[in-house]
Amino acid sequence: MARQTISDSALLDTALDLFRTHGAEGVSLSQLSQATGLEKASLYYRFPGGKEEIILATLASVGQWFENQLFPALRSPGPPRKRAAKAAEILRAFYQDGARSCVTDVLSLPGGSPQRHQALQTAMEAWIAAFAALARESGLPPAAARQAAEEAVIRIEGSLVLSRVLANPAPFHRTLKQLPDLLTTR
Amino acid sequence: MARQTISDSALLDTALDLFRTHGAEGVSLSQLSQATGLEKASLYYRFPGGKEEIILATLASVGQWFENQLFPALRSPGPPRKRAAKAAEILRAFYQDGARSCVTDVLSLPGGSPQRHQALQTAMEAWIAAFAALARESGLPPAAARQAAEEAVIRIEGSLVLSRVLANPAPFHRTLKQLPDLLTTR
DNA sequence: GTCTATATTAAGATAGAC
DNA sequence: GTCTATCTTAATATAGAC
Repeated sequence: MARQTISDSALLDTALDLFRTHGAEGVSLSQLSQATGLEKASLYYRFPGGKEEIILATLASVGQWFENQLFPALRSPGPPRKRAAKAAEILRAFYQDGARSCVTDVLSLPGGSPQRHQALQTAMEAWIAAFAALARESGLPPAAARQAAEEAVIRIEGSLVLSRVLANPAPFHRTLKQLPDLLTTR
Repeated sequence: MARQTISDSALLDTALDLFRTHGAEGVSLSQLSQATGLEKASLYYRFPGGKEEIILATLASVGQWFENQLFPALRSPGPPRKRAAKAAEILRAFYQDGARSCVTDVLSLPGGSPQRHQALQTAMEAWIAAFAALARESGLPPAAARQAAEEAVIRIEGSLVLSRVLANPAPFHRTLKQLPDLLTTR
């Protein structure tokens, strides 16, 4: 095959799509090779730890995306309800109107590696903390803000499952619409 | 190895545990063989379609469990709030206080077979319908009852994800405690 | 109805050329 | 830094004895 190359960022985006569709164990290095255009040996050169290292890099990349795209919208100036609505818009795009699964859900099975769990837990805590910060700004006391943030994540994750299983984006869309009410005092 | 046998029911319970822990693609026939005590050839004798047939049989078995354990509790005589609380208790046991994943979540990845999706969608619809029937009985109009039922499933699924990722049963327990309020008019 | 044994294919992983 | 080629192991699947 002709020489190929691909940026880390594009490679991990491709990997993310595969993992969200088939799960961690459902994706082989051959699939990753075909989807990225890189031979398996090249993947090992860039990720000596093989598939597990690609999974961890994919998780780190998603974590960065949240840090760079979602969290700034939550922290931006402006009324908290507007910011929550903006966050909902960003999440709608990231999950493609509920058609894509949450990688945190998909990669968090109990059988996964401890490192995977650690990365997912850290990412989830950051997400909840960002939601909770907004809720506190809007006037909720810390404990209530934390609980509202958890509740919001619960509903987003659950609605993604329901929309996927029912093949119907409505539950996910409805949940996103509730987000400002969930995260702010009216 | 000495001759072994195992009932279909016990075999599928074992398979369920494996699938919930590792996902569909994360479980091999060798693992199923070891966990059930049956050689691979025997598994093929009982499930000629191989792993995919075992997955579908496992889903059917879970569906039966819901029909036989959860739905009767929702339909039993007595006040709707009591029935919702009883259902919460049954779900708490089924998901082992949030330590076990939902098989509907785990097996519903987009990469799965159409038959798998069909079975999961049917099971999910039955679950929502059973919740919605209780909500209607408690006085909610049909559309609101259906939405409350979907909302309840969303929160159960989402809280299972959160409890798994955070390694903390609190979100799942809190969600189950909300179930009577979610499914009935106060 | 379960077993042993084996065939076939695909997976993860590495060596060495360019 | 990517390639071709190959190794080793494990997966799915089947044949045939008991």
